[in-house]
Amino acid sequence: MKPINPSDTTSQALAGTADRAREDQSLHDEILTRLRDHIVEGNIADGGRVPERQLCEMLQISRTPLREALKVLASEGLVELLPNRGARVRPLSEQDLGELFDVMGGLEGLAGRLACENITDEEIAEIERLHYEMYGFYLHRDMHGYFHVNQLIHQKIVEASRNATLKSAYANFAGRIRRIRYSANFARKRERWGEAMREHETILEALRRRAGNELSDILFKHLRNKRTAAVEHLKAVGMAASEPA
Amino acid sequence: MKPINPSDTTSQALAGTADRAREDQSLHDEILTRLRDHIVEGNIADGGRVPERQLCEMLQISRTPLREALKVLASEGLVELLPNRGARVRPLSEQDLGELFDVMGGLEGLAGRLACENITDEEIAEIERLHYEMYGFYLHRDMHGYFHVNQLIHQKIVEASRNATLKSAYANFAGRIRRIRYSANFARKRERWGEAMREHETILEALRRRAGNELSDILFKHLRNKRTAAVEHLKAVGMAASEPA
DNA sequence: AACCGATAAATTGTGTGCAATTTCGGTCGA
DNA sequence: TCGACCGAAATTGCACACAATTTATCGGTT
Repeated sequence: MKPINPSDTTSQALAGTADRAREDQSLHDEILTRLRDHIVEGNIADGGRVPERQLCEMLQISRTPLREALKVLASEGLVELLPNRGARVRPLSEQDLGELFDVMGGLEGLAGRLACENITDEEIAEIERLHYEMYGFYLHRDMHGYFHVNQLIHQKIVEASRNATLKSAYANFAGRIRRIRYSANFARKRERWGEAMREHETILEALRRRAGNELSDILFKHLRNKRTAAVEHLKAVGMAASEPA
Repeated sequence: MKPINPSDTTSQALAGTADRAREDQSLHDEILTRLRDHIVEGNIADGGRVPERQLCEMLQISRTPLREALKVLASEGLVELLPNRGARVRPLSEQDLGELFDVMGGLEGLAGRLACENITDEEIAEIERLHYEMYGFYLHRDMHGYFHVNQLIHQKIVEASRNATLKSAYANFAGRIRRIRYSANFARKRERWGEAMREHETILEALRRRAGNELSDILFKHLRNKRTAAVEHLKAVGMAASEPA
């Protein structure tokens, strides 16, 4: 009836499931993606109760497929499923956020290491292009553009790793963090901006030399710095609704 | 009716869900764990069709909770869900296996790096103890004991990282690989045995010095070597039922 | 004899209903 | 006035039922 174009649901945020698996299946992945986006975009408030009924009429479906989707989101770590008490948006504590960033650092480091083994000259050239574009945004103090291209670069590195499993895991964790990104509008991050820009130069340099070990270290430390900035920001700004009790 | 002791289900193999989340919920995590083990232990054969009905009577439950569990296992990457055609055990291609090992390498490297920041002297002493125990098994050519202690050591490093998120992800991927381990009875791996033992000595040495960067590299390369061994083994022994078509 | 189409059986996807547990409101007692 | 206990409403967990799609079987045709 509603065979929803499979390529439409080919967004970046997928679970642990591999790319191959979801090419064909898409009938209810639709609602999974919608629910995930709905939560990631912060429409439900940390720790907020999520009555099934309400979501059912919002998504125009029955409870059965919704519950299946909730179970999956729980396994992805986005929501908590309390027995007989329904689903809550999993509140990200300060510690959770720190852990998440470290894992992202490990995955990006791995991506960089593998990329050095597999990346083509063309891909490096493309990343260089993006790098300079990002530098332009930096000079013009265009934060929005900067962050966009920034994500693109990291994405390119992950793709250059030629590892679909890694790509999946990366997308999963990135999604969890993105939820914070939405509420926390990276405010006075400006002081770290120059530092980040310099780090990106060393990243590009190591990538050019295809120095896997170095790049791995650099990327991890890069995200470690992002982590401190983000955690401090969260501590300062929004600890709102961090504890459900 | 059957309130199944919660602490019983506290096995190591959990999804992306955090530890905290599953302490209380356990009524149907039971069936999730059972299904996962059933598949991981290789009782269903690669790419084999998994009729819901059959599993229902096997687990003594209705289709609804079973399907929920299947969705979760799909998101973990253990099974494939084909639209209107049910669930199949996801066949691990040679490439999948290689990717999986590399991701494990990245995660272990990360674990080692973080462990160097957080590990206590007591924990190092414990790992040293295990190391020598393992060495004993090596000398006695006791492969079973060796592998057991080996896994224990890697587990300890992961725990020393003090990162529950990492621990979850690690458990997830380890589970996927374990499925192969069961069918592929690491046969003529003996030639690599000595090499692996030497690598473990450098691991311990780097851990003692708390040299994060080094340990990270060593652990990745350690798993890279494991990877080549495993892939070659798979290529030689069992490509049975690797392609569903 | 092999291939193709049509019907029948089986299997999956989804909606609904009922039992069980939780949560809320109110009343009683101190 | 505050706390606890009890009952009702709401919500969740599971089983079942029906619609839709796929798979298998059978008959016909080239």
